[in-house]
Amino acid sequence: MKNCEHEEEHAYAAARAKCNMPSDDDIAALAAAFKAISEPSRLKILFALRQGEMCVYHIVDAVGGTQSAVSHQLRILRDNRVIKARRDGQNIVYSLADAHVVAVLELACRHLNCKL
Amino acid sequence: MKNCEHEEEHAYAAARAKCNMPSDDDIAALAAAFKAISEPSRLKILFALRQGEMCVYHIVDAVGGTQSAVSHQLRILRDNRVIKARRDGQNIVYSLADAHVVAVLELACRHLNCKL
DNA sequence: TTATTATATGAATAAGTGTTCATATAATAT
DNA sequence: ATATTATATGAACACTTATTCATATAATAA
Repeated sequence: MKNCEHEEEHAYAAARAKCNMPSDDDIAALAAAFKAISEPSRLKILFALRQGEMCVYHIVDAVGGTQSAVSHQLRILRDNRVIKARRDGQNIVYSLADAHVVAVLELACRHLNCKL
Repeated sequence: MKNCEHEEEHAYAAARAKCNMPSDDDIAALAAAFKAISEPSRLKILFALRQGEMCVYHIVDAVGGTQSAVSHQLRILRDNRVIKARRDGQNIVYSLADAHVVAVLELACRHLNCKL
């Protein structure tokens, strides 16, 4: 490694990177959060909930698939605080956890030129 | 499904969700993009490149691991247009693809209360 | 040309993940 | 209490994915 034209700047960037690298715990948390929203069936759930809160029956209606599969995905999203739940009688009503979720989805859509 | 207190609104939300659901292709592209940034080793690479462009040697230095493993991860990030590459002599210099990448990382950090 | 340096990649293995099926829990109705 | 409705969950299987090892390519130097 002596021939790169920008060797010196790269070495400084690497040094800064080592100083400013988030902790392993933060990296793991970020990875888990992104993993939670990186599966098609879970993304569909999020886009569905973007239209407003819904109970499981309607989520299944909106995104397709079996009740069991949707329920498993809801748990993953909930465990990662991407969505939240409240009980209403026999139903569990789900909604997006906070505005960050929508913001990230919209940013990614813009990045990829997806229509919303 | 007749007992939920908000049955009617949920049904409307589900109906809107079906109309406004992104195409399967867009969902797949979004899922792939999030999957690309949902692994600890790849996230470390992104946080490293946040400090500026770097060639592989310095990325390996900044994030640890073997050259081969880093190279495989770089390909995944590149295939998903999260990072871009240019050749400089014998070196390949990598950098973040665009501002969206940093924006998404920062949003997620705020969501999870990670320090940057 | 041959050697060296920088980076990429195919194959293999090990670990992780999504769905299905069957069943469990929890609330309500009879 | 029993039945019904809504949702959740454990286990199993198929599929995917990250890393390692060995090797390939690409640029440059001698």
